[in-house]
Amino acid sequence: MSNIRLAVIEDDNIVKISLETFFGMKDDITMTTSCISVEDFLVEIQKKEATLPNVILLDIQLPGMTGIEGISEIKKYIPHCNIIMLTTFEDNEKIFAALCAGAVSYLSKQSSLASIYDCITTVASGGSYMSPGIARKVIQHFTPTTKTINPLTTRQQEIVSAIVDGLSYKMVGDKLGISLDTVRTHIMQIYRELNINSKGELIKWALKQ
Amino acid sequence: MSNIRLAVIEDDNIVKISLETFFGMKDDITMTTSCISVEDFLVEIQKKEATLPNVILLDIQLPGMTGIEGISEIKKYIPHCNIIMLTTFEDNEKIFAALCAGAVSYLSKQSSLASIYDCITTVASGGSYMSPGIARKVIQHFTPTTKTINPLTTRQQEIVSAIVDGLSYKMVGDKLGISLDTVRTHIMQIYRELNINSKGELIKWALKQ
DNA sequence: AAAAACATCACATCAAGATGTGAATAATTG
DNA sequence: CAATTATTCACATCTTGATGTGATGTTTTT
Repeated sequence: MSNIRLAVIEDDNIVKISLETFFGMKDDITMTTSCISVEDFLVEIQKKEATLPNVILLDIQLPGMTGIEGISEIKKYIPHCNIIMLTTFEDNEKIFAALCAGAVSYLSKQSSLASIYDCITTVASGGSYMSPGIARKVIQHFTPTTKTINPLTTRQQEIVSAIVDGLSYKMVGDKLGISLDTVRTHIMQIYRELNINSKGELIKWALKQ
Repeated sequence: MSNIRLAVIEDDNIVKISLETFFGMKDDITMTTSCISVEDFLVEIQKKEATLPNVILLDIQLPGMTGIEGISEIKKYIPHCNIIMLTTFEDNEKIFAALCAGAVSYLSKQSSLASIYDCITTVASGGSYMSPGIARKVIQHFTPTTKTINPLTTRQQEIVSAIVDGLSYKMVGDKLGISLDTVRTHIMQIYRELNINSKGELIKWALKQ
């Protein structure tokens, strides 16, 4: 069928050629473009004879624009393409930055050509694949292991909650049936414990909980 | 090595026996327990001669407690076990409920025994695997489709950003090279546009963006 | 070109928040 | 039992924030 039109953006020429060659030989894949930078790629796809890819293998570390920055640029021209990140980095920041920018898969460069191929066919048919280690990190993002037990006492929590709801100290006092000064004392105590010194930081802290 | 100790919790007897038999024959897997409900499983593992599993295949639809409820119960006794959800359902709610509860993988029941086996070895070695369709849904959770364009001008955004960073009006003015009064004017304008009237609400608004 | 929107600044006033010092009572913990 | 922690309150001071009124210059849009 060859309904997969693949582009490769990779600065390491050896890797690039290896990918090109391997996937160019697959019956179900048509290689459209192969570039060493996102900038080059953007030029290529704007030529009128260009065939737009529906799957892109994109390296993260690239000369010029990084792969992560590249995602949004590419999406401006090919909004529905499936971008697979191919990288040596497995640090959380990069993974989530890429996924948030719109990548659909994230593969370690250790992956075999066969599993990259699996990934390509998978994303072309609307699925997604991640390397095991990366999948684990993505999943851990959901598990609230961050059981940062709230170090505040019940009373302190009531006060913080009221503050976050937008009440002034005076209103908090009225609501909890205590004096303005007591509210202030509590707030000071809370600031000390959380190492902060303004209502703004308190609200940020509370919203992150 | 047989460092994988596997438990199966599945109410469909045919499926259960098929899993038991298939994985029981693998050299690297020791079957520890096989139950038709979470309740039964919890009784089993509390017998003193019981071997605790480090990987559990857990069905979602079960008599009594559901698999999702079961996750947290099981984790109380075996906190570090790797739970693989095995299910016919691919609806977002169940997927995220399971992942949030602490499942590390989520497989469709359509999966072949071979790929379930891959999954088991993958999670046992600290990775994770999801069926392609499920992986896609998980990933889509990261892409902010909610393009809530923020109605503020560039300057206003700079000011809000500085405020959220915890700067006082004076410090914002210094940072942006404008006077305290100018900052105030901007803030008032922002409050009008966002229909709010305090710094706290502004911070909440900004953090929701 | 006129209107609207954006960005800048000043002066004034009142409300609210931040911070220090000091202290009393009740409950909890070592 | 003694020490600590949680909760309460008061007084004082200074900084910051909220809000109004008024004004000037620059873009951008109509």
